[in-house]
Amino acid sequence: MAARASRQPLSRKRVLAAAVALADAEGIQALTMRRLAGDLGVEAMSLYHHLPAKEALLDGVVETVIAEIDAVVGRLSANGDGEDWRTRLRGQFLAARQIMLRHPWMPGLLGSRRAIPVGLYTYYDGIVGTLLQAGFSHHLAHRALHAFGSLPLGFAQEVFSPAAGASMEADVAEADLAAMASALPHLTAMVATEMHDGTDPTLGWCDSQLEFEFTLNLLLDGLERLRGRDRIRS
Amino acid sequence: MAARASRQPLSRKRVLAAAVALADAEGIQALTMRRLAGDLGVEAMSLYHHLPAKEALLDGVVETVIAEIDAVVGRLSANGDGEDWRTRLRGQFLAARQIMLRHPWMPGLLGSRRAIPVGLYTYYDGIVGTLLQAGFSHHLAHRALHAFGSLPLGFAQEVFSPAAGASMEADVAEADLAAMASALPHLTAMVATEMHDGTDPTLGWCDSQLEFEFTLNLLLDGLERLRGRDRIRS
DNA sequence: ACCAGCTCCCTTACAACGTAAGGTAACCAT
DNA sequence: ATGGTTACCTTACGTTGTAAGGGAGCTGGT
Repeated sequence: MAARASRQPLSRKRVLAAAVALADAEGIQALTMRRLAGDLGVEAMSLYHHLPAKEALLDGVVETVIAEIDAVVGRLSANGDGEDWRTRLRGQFLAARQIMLRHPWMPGLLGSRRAIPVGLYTYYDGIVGTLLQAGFSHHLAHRALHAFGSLPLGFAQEVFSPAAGASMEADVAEADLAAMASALPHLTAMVATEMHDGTDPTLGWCDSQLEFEFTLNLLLDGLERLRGRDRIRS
Repeated sequence: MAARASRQPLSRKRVLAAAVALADAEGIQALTMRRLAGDLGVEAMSLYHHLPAKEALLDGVVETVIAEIDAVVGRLSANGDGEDWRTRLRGQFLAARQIMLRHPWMPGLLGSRRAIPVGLYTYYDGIVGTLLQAGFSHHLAHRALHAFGSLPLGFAQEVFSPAAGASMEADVAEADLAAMASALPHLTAMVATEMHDGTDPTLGWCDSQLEFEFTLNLLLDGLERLRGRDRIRS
């Protein structure tokens, strides 16, 4: 899958880049030491001269993608100084989302990590900076960070996974649609009325750009209202 | 760990209950076929007479916990008929949260499932019902579901995992706090001002009850405002 | 009473995984 | 030249999920 360019002598960076490429191409479950080594034209054990263990590999993969986000967001922050805080953050979150869409395994992988790469801390530091500059108290900024959850990384925790929607529709087409309609009256009515136009093979079930932006705006607007109160009180 | 009551003849239900108990006691990574069989006083391969594969085991574990939530939420819904929609949903989400706190591996496991148990659909159907009854349009109800994300299950997607906070503080206590303060000025200032009182070994970093409820109220209030507009327009 | 068949559980074995241990060949400073 | 370091390889082990098939005990038809 990845180029077998075994000329230059392998390095942590090259290994991580190949790992990201492999995960993108064939899914995170295809990312095994032997397979990755194969893609690099090398034996599995050779990887251990650049990474101490597979956990470190995965940490490095996360770190690589976060660095990608940091680069884009940093470029974004350079311009747009006088923007409204909401515009600024929305721009950053949506930019991050574009990157995450290319690495659909990231949410799951990130959730399984024990340690967070520094790059992510610097990203969040920038967010807090934006909030403080807009007049948020430390307290409200902290609350806002929690409320954002994973939105800064451009994905929403959806309990209905992408596959679930597809499989459900397939099952329904085949089996008793009537039974489901009676067991789940409101849901089926809603889906019937709403029925998404196309396939949205994104980060989560129905996680179209529109849904994401709606949620994001809902939160940003809610925080904006609280910011008003916050400034008055202080 | 679990009682070795190998008298009654094993069943899907008994296997799933033991699996949940094992995951609770020793973490999801301890849930292997051999280990689970051992806890049940049986050999690994015997489990395959009740479950076709490990994936099915995990599906069943998720299903079991969801059923637990459905039971509690159902009991909750029986009373409280005249409540405000926000009060009603908040009560349900917080009840679900109490259960999820006893199964901290659930968020990750749920995220890795390909199919969603029916119990979860019925839970969400009830939520939609509450929203519709409060005057939400199908469209806004749909949007609300997405905005809720995993809040109905009582957890928020936190990118800073529980371990991250702890390890960071440990590292900091040992190493260069000054360097971090200069690299992450806003974050360190915020943490210094906010510094959580105790340890909150919950579903996510700093995911105390307070943070969760704040986020929840922020969303509910935002939706309430949109509901007003929604009803006027229609 | 018998015995075929089914259910439930066991034993054995295999492939894939992460990785420990140690080998070898190239290179580099002395 | 030589001794050490580096980068990669070979072999092997323990753990995982699970395929294949064996055997004991219950059950129902005759």
